[in-house]
Amino acid sequence: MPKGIMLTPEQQAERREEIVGVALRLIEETGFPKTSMREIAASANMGKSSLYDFFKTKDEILVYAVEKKTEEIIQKVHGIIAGESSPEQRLRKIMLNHLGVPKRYRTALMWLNTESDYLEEEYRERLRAVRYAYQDMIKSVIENGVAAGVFRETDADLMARLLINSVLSILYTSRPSADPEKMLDETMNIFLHGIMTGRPKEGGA
Amino acid sequence: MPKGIMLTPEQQAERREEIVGVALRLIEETGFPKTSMREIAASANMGKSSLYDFFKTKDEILVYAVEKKTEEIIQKVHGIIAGESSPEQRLRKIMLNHLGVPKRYRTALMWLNTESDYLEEEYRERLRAVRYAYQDMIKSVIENGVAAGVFRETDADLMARLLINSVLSILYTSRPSADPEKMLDETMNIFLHGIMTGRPKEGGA
DNA sequence: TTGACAAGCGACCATCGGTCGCTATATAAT
DNA sequence: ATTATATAGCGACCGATGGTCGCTTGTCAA
Repeated sequence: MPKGIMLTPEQQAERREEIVGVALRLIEETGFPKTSMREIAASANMGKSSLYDFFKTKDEILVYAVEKKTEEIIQKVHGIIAGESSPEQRLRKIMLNHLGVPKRYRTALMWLNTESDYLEEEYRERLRAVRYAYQDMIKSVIENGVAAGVFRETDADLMARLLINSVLSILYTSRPSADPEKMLDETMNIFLHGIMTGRPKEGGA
Repeated sequence: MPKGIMLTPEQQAERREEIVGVALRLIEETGFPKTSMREIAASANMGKSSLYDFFKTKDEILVYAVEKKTEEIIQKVHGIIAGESSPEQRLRKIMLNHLGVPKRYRTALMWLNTESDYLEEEYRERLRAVRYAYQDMIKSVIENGVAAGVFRETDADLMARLLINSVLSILYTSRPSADPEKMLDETMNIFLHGIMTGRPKEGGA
């Protein structure tokens, strides 16, 4: 608030978080394209140009928010992997953790998932980094499971992508068929055991 | 092209298709937000305002394109269901058919998947209609499979959503782990049989 | 030849993301 | 106490955007 004094790094960080919080709320209500920097500024009780002292562009607000949240998720996943040795339970817990991202991130996550290819190089790179870090952790869990004979041979990278995407689609759906935990549980059952009653035939399709 | 004469409905439709084609190409190259109506008009060799004689808004171009394509897909799915009685093969063929949507629709489909909640009511409704028509067909196939004892009891609606979403994510990924048909085949194996080597335990997680 | 009508477009509008330079204030130096 | 310096914050402005409106240009019917 005060003019003339320098903001401490802590104050800077606090203001950034405040802006991100306000922005995520507006974006979930209205959608990213329809949420203007003017609105965000007004809701954060500052002039529009002041926003640009904290974030270089509108896109960066989203990128920053998702980057931070993904880093948080990655940290928790490290804990999960360390504390759980069953590949199945690892996957289930990782996905349950993912499901726990606050609702206000829903639209932001979907937006970046869709638009990341068209962002500026810097943002693409930042998102790519955290996303692949996360995806590769899941991939490793799967590969370990395969090595241990708990999972069959499969495309671990594809599997990881499908899992992440499925959680996202559970979070985002406007027509849930059950509550999120139930849907996730059934989703994991499907991914782990499939929906067929019989044994798979040799050779697949 | 000619001024002063009335366009026949066929000509109108032809012009619309031309605009859609041009728009989809630009949108896949540049992304939807960064593709301007001015660019689309220029690429379609017409003045910007003439675009608005064929489509009410920029959004409507996308909605129209996806609506039409989804209707096409639905028609083909009717044929697949009629010509194939095995629930497993029905699902595999439906998804393979879905995978066949031309690449230029990729970005459009993703965009609408992300943004549909924030579109104008009319567009939301149009998209909802075709999307649920498609989703419900898949749901029925699954439910029939369950009734026939080929599939176990499951949340058919969730399963249908996951399948559709997974195909979309195969189409859209910027880092494919194999060619699309291979990825789809493995995806279907996962959904049908899971990745676990052992039998599922009673009670799940 | 003329009247009616529609295709097509140029000019305009509010709003957008983003920039720039001014103002106001708190500290540091004298 | 006064001045110089540095910076938080903002109002005014920019080019571009999606969308609108009324004019021009051409064709057909009378």
